[in-house]
Amino acid sequence: MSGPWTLATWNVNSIKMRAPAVAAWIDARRPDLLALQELKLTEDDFPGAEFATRNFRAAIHGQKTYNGVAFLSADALEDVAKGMPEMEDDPQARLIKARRGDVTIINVYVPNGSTVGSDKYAYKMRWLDAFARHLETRHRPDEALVVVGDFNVAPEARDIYDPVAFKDQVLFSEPERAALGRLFDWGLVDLFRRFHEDAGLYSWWDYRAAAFRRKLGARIDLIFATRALADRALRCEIDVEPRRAEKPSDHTPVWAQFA
DNA sequence: ATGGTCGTCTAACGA
Repeated sequence: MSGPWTLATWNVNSIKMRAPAVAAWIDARRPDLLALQELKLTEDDFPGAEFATRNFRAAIHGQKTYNGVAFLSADALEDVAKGMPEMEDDPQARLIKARRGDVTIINVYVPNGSTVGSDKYAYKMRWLDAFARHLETRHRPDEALVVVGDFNVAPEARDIYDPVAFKDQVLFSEPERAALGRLFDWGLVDLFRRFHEDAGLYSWWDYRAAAFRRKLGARIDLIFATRALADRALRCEIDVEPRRAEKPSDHTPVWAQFA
């Protein structure tokens, strides 16, 4: 557990369907810790054997059919916590937290929000508010903290294929971006943008309308680190290769390496 | 063309 280590985030859109792809990606890229979203199953149904043979242990916050988040770790995780007290009555499994050495990792699956103005959008905004309060009251911006996951929000215009069309749409509406802004104001850094400036670098493409082939995507799978931890980052990359495979997730992995 | 495609205890939902 000494030396540089790699943390990846991947919305797998059903771990039951994607376990072989995740195992192959572990074999190819050798990450130390994976944060997965959209498991779509309960902890009891998690296909852990495929990862145990690779000496990866799972920490799972699951539910039937929807949502679900997990860590796959080659090293011991401590202080594992599931859900957040700020959304205590919420049955949706969208957050898991753990500590690896001196680094705390929070893995989130932010609600999609459906369409602006819908009940699901209101839930998304309530969830993001609860998450900001969670950080503000239970963490400090000077600790070694990283928040990874599917945020279902593109931070900037260069992070979505048609920012003008999406200006008032879900994934890029003003209130959603303001919710990310609150996290930046608290002290988180969008790690990918410490290493890459270009527009058109996406982590998700809709299955419909040949969006991947047409390069119509968004960067919504994000790695946010406190400044103290961001200064230890050596790289941050999107690996588009898994999105090219047969039967892919609609999201592709994003990873960071830390000293 | 309010379309398209995936995944979910195969029927509409959610993404």
